[in-house]
Amino acid sequence: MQNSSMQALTAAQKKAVKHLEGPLLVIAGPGSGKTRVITYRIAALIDAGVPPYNICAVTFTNKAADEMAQRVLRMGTPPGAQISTFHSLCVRILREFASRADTKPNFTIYDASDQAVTMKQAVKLSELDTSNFPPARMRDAVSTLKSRLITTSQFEKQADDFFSKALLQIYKKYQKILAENNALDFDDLLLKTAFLLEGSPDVCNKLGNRFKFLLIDEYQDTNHAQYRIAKALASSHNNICATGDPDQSIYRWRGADIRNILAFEEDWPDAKIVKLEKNFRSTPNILKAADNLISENQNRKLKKLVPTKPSAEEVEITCCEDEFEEADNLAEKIKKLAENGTSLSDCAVFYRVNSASRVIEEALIKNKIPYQIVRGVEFYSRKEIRDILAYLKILVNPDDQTSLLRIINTPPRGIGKTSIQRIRDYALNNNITFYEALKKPDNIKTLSTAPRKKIAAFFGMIEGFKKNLDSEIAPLIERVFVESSLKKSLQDAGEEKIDAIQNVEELINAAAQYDSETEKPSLLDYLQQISLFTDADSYDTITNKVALMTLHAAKGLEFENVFIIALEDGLLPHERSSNEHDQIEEERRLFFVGITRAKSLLNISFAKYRTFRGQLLRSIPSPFLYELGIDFQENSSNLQSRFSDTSSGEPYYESLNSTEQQPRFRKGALVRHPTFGLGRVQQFNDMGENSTVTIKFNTGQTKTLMLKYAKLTKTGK
DNA sequence: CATAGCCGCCTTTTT
DNA sequence: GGCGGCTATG
Repeated sequence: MQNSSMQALTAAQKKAVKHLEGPLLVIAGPGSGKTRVITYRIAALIDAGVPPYNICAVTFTNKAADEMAQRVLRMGTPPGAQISTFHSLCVRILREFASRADTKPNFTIYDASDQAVTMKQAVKLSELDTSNFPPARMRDAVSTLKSRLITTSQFEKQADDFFSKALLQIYKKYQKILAENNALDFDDLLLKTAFLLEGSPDVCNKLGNRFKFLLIDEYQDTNHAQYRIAKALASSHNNICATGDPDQSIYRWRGADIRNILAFEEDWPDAKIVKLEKNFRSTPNILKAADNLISENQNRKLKKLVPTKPSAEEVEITCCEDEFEEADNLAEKIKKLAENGTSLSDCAVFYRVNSASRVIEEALIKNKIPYQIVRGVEFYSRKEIRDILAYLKILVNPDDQTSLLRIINTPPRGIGKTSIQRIRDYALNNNITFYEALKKPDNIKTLSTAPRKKIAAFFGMIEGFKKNLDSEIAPLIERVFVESSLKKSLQDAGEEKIDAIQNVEELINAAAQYDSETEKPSLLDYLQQISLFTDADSYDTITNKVALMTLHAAKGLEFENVFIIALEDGLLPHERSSNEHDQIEEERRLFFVGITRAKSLLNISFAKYRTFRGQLLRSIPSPFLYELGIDFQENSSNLQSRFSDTSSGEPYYESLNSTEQQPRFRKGALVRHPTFGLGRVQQFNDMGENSTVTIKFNTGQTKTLMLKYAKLTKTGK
């Protein structure tokens, strides 16, 4: 690397870049250039004579990996370094060492929705009720176990209560189904890799020798499985460099273990620690607000945020009547920015829940402001996309029954439920797979002639697709789309399915891109890559559009102008995270992450009323707003419009009581009902004299009552 | 076997 | 307010 390019770095950054060998931990606040340090380190290593293929950098998202790879190239370094997420790295390792990892290389990767389908089967097979054991919750429970590398046999030892025992059965069945389908879920990718590395010293050595330098970004959000993989990979050479910021840990709910970063020095006793505290991103006002907020977290190590930018505009907190006014306000402000020459790609809107985007979208459309939503897996979870992908998946992995069952009668081709059950029974009795049973439908005596013919035709079609799986993907998808009649069925459905057709066309375009970028395109590789892909990865930073995303998706990004909306109690912090102190702290970190994305302009807004599940509800400003050290008005200009309301000055909820005859009840308030007794308010629906209140009574029952008839009295204070 | 319509369920964040 | 699943009907 040229010295001139090193001059772009601060002294602390240089220190981190230059320390090439041995364990290194970079603790760095937001906007301090930690990703930059990793990028420069890769270049510096190559500069020092390390072959690129000896370098393995792990990022948090595919998008981050892409950007890092490009930056390294732009620094004039030769390509060849492994730069990817943990999951992609694991796919690569598992495919190479499949036999040693007790898998086949052509495994299908199951995403959250496939997992839910599989889990449902597992619950049923365990002869348990899906209402007592909701598949989604069971999926999360199993996922948590797996991310901690707790196998069924290990869990067996600690499962002593009723629920755990049931969970164990479900877990076992779930794994069995996955194995039968030759499928791995996200957690398996990590778990299998971790056990492969720990259980096969020769494989571990081989990989340790290949990846002589391991660099991990966003280390605070690694889970236990990832931690064990990292440890195994670096065990032979100790060349591990991790960067992270405990204050930006926002994935605890997904198994991220903050202890990984806190205990780095114990794991690697001779670790060198570098702290980066200078912030090159945000103005002092923004940093002050961020610092005030995060200081409220008790469970944290003190860290400074030292501004380097000159002072500029104040952080603004806007109070709105409802979500529509909030959206209009926002659109108006962005419009003004654009008129003053700001590029729309410099503007971003963050929210806690995806559903908050809709109203914003509508306002932006109304004001003709182009935008893009950076959403999790929206695109790949569309029905038509999943259908096409299911066709493709069974081409490389015929054991994937989940995909096969999805499309055997999609579009309808006369192979109904009864026929499918008969095929299943036949396969089971003859100890063959479902797909094998389709080969000779005439052998399935329980089937009548019509379905037999249809099955034969279906089987022939699938086999026909199987020619040339190691060539370009785009033409294959096109062929599948047409020959499966999916295209025709969408066309016949008319107007409302036009989007669906366009989505498939978009998929074909993306596949063409893959074809042109990949040296040796293969369907297997394409599918395994795409399974780890999210919409956020295709987020385009160049186009002149406002970016809309969740606070989680905002991690790692930065924008000149940031709008954070819906700062209301129950939304941020989210009500599902309001029970434990730890959860509240994570919500606070989430807000912190959002704030620190802003370079110069930060606008935070909340609404006094918000429609929630179809009902207009009164909302309370987020407690976090009071922690920023910024004065704000709880009134908006046209406050009196729809509801007679607050006189300012008093705390919010109390002022509600004073103006109307009807008493109002805050969520969580303790009340007494003449017949049901004591209970706690779960929800208060403010509809004037028709207000209703939902109360969970101590008897266990939950009731929604009309306020004017229910003779409620407040207890306590 | 396919479809329409109804009911009840859930609804945080995502690699 | 949206979706999956179930049921009744053609």
